[in-house]
Amino acid sequence: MTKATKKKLIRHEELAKLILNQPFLTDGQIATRLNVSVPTVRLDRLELGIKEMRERVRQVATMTKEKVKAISKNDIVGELLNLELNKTGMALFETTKDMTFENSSVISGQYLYSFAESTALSIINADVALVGVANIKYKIPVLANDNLIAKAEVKEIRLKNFIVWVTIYRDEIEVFKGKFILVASNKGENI
Amino acid sequence: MTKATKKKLIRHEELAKLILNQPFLTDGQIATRLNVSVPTVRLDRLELGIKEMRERVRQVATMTKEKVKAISKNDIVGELLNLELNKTGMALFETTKDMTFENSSVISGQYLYSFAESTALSIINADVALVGVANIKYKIPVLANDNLIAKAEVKEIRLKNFIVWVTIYRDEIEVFKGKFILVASNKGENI
DNA sequence: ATACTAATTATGACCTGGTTATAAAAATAT
DNA sequence: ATATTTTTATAACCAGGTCATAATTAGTAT
Repeated sequence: MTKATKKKLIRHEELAKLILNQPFLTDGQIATRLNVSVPTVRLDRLELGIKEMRERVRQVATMTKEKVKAISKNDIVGELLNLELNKTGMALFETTKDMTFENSSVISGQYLYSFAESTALSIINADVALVGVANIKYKIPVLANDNLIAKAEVKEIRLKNFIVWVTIYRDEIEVFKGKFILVASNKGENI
Repeated sequence: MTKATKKKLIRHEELAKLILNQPFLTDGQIATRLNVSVPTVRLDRLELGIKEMRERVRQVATMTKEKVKAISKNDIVGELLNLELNKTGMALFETTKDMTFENSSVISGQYLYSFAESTALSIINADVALVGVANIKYKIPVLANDNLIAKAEVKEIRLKNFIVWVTIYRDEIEVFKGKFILVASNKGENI
């Protein structure tokens, strides 16, 4: 590989990183930061398939708009597998860096709890209200980008009363276990 | 008020609503939707202080970017009041419609849990890990726009072990109660 | 040193989605 | 019928691009 080509490749990397961190820079701003001319930046963008600034702004605007909805809905049951209504169910969930404590890669407990709770609720078809939880154990810290599987099992049904156990696994290893007490409820009815 | 002015005011309202729902429309698109010329749309925007489309896209992009961070950080301890380290603490939190179950105004349990958990963690200064939770009771359904107060109290300290009780109130009424078991942990150390 | 090649820079025509200013046309009020 | 708004039209200009076509510079091989 020639020296010039190497220089170009390095610049391409810098360009990609720069735009990843600051997506809203114009070609002019990029040019001064990389100490090259504007046409060079355009050529580089073309070669790397990077869209113009206005398009990038647009993308961020529409993407994060959806993301806000998704996150605030806390749609934590990724995929429901193998559902046997009122008996058992399984769900998948992948952790992300957003869910970690600051300065650490350990996932905050609330995400595991939320995953377990929503899995527990989803195997009961009826309108149910959550009235109690007991015996939650966080056995092993979960990290970002872990793939989790929740297994929920209905242990008891008594009239309007459901006892559901949920266990969360990472690679066959138990990382969380909790018991949820649900009560069938007509909409709006107080418990 | 003249007839023309009334027509204009109505159009202004329509314009404002249109842009609120679809912020990325160009003046041309707006013009056809409102059945007026492009210059009229520009004048209207000027009078209403509405920025051009590209600026609006930019705003949404930067705003929601921050919002995603805020939400995903799950900054659920709104305000910490009255903190006595390792003894007691109080926190405020207001529920929003985003947190309700579908087709209902009842807040999903995970938000109460998260509020309680983060309050429990914040009154312990040290690096702590959550290892267990017990006896959670959801006593009364919480609705959107309720103002909640969490009171956390350390009940026991044993070497590296903390037992924290958290009660959440809405208007002096208990709506949630839970016991958290925390363990002091050096960063990254397994439990 | 010379010629060759790849990379960089320059240049100009054109595009979208605007701003700003000015004037003409249409509608409305008196 | 005249005066006043409101709406349109028009033209000059701007940012931040695309696209195509050179000219220049740098690096390499001989």
